[in-house]
Amino acid sequence: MSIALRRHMEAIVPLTDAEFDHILSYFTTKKLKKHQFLVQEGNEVLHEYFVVKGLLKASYTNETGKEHILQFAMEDWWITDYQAYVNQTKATLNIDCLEETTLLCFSAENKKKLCAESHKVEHFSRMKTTSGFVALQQRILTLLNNDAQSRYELLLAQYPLLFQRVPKSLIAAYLGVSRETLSRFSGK
Amino acid sequence: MSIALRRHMEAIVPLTDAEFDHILSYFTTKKLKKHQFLVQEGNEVLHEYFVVKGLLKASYTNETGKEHILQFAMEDWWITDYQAYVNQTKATLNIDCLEETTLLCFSAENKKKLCAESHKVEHFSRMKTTSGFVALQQRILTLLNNDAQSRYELLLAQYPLLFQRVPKSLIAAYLGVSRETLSRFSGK
DNA sequence: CGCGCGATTGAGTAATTTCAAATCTAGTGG
DNA sequence: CCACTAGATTTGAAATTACTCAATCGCGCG
Repeated sequence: MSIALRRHMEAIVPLTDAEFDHILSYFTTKKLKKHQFLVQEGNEVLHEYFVVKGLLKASYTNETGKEHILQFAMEDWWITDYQAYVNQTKATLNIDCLEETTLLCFSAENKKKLCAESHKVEHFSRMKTTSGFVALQQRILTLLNNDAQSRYELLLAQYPLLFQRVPKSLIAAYLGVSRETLSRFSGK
Repeated sequence: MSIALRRHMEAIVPLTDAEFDHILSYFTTKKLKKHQFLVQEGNEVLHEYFVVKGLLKASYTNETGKEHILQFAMEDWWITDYQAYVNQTKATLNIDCLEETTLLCFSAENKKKLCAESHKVEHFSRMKTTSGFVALQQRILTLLNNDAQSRYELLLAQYPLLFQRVPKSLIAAYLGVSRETLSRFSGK
């Protein structure tokens, strides 16, 4: 079950069995059903989560009730309200399950300890964050440079699997388009 | 001159004189005049840059010639084409100076070495990247949630100093708005 | 004085949203 | 197996927002 995490980490840093067991001891497991919330607006965010199985979304809902999706997370992805997790502030995002989900939970405190005691883990974390950073820059450029339709097509090309697991209305909320508009060009 | 870098790093990790001197030995200095390019589309991106003095912009120009600004960087900020720098691919961005600029240059190779040999530097790097990551998520939410005018007002509130150093047309290119549209509500 | 860049203004156009209604679909209970 | 319901998707039409193109304005500098 935690073999997924090991594979995920070993793609960046090699680990001995003992090292991995030690790392794993800093994680706890959590299972959630579809529609359950992992993080709710206004609450503290103590953990970062690694998705072993399932699918979630992190979203912001504004005063007018409109929901914008900041990220999806499926197997081998990490998710949390990073703003709140990093700065130890209250969540502004909601994170909930689109499917039954199994997670490995990494508390900010444990992450800090483990990164301090293990250069390998710190390195792994830096690498992961760096690729996340690059991906976010890419997404910003896509938002700035492309109209709704080409954003849709780019996402479809990049994550075809996502479209089989997520309703189109949520894809729209991720792309920053109304579901009606998205519907109009998903047909072509 | 490099005292700026030291202050910048010591805000996250304490350093002895010897440690800092060692770190600094991995950097080189570069000075550029206004309008000079630091990175050009199609070239290799060997360095990441710390801004000692000055102001730059990193932007993407699409086929139709429209320019979108991914980031500005002024004193104490880092800048490069991260996508290209991290993945060792050709630049898709252009980075040029809006003012006469002094930089400290950190090659990918040196960064790798230094992070490997110094847990402190690796930690510093992770922290910096993490806060950058959070800031980018925030920007994405702003792009998704706010119309042009409120993006303008938010930026003005967050970086008032930027507006004194950067022409409005570039602010527009950063916000993803035409300069005409921005002009229409900058008056109120 | 006049050039040149940046900013503004106006008018028409294109893209997207909103609101409303009609369809379609998957899962549930009888 | 079928009818029914809730959620998801599609479609239409009007309203909005922002864009483009073009012209004008303002100002600092040689």
